[in-house]
Amino acid sequence: MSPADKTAAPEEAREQVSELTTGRLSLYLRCLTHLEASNRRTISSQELADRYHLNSAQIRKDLAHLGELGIRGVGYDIAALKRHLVQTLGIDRLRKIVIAGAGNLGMALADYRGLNESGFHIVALLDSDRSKSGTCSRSGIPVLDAAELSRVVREQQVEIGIIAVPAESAQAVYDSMVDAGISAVLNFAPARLRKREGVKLKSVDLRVNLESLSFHLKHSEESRTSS
Amino acid sequence: MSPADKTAAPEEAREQVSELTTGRLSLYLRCLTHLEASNRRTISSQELADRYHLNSAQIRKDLAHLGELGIRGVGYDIAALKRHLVQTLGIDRLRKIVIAGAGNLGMALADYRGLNESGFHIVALLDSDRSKSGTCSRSGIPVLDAAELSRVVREQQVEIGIIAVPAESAQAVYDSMVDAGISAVLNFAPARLRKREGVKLKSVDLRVNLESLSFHLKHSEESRTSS
DNA sequence: GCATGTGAATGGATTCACAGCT
DNA sequence: AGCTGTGAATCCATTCACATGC
Repeated sequence: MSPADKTAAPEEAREQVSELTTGRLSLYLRCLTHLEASNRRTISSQELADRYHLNSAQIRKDLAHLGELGIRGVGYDIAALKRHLVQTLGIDRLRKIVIAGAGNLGMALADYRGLNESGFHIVALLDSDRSKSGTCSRSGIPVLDAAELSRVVREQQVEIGIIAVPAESAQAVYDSMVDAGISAVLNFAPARLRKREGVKLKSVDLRVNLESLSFHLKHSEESRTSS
Repeated sequence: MSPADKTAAPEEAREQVSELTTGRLSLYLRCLTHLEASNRRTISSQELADRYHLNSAQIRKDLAHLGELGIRGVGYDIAALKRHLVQTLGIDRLRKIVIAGAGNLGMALADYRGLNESGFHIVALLDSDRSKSGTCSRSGIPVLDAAELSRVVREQQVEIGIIAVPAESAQAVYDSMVDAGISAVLNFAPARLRKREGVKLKSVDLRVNLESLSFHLKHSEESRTSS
């Protein structure tokens, strides 16, 4: 076990948690936030599952990663559980973000409330098009020259980079983000990036998503035809 | 192979293909399109894997779903494979799209080249804010009143809906899309939607993605601390 | 009695490794 | 020889089902 632990140490949840699990934890957090509005104090895994079309055993297993938070015969304390989720997900302090690419998508992301809410703060947009430097997004996020990246990251301690540039420049942007000291990247460019050690990379690919839908359309089409 | 070939029945690949697999098929298609630029005729699963950091066995397994397309000792014919992928993914004909929500995100998506490229066509944006009706996105996609949804879907045979409205209205928009006859939906709202029979639903949740990154940051932080 | 936490069972997806074709 | 297509092996995720504690 961990070097200096006593008790059942809430802090040292050092085991492996998969991507899929963290996604669900994030989801539970949102559900609890809804639930908090109604003035419930506790909720059972069963009720959570029913309300949000999930599986109660999976909820319990996921939540077990955070420690023994439930009370047998009762359920989970909503406020306490929320606190633990916030802490486990690491949004108990502000994480700063820069967005590379001040095109349509970059601008839309910069102004998207929900990215600029609790836990995250978008510090700047960066663009290699000099004519954009000095402008602002609608909500007031400044657009800087791409060359400013490493300065901004250093001075403001930015941890997360979002890539919203065309596919051709995505790899170069990714590399310069990593060099600047960013350690987690969310990529919207339709490109397969070469990852670098110790830097988390997640990609969201619109085209791939649409093509999956198309596949489904084609195939339900065909089953209808043959009936 | 000839353009109109029969032999091993390309059409009736009726087996189950998972979401994960279709995602990869879409990816292979993109890789092949790159590759086609250099004037290669064939490629082996091994080389594809090396170039794009994939696993060659998985590539072969995925491609086997499309029929026996490879040539032992040689590899796959790039152009032929591409044709098959296009067909399997169902983008061998145009699929029409509407976007609900003409805010920042909806507008950005409407103008995103790559969604408006081969295989897809965005027909309109819809918004319940009457003052937006009659305007256009930068690239010329018209904004219509939300009430027009079912007319547009019917008249233009729209198959795909994209949800880019706030979480509160996402379920209502989803339902009205389904009622209007749309059979595949890509949801960007941070809401857990109640699915309806026979309608494919994919969700892209920015917040969940960011929180996953945050989780990773928190945890690499801690491992560095304890060293 | 009720609901958690968890070992065991199941179900998928990925990877290995090789027989078989060119 | 080289590379595909695929059963077998492995790995990972989900679900079941129940002993355990409130």
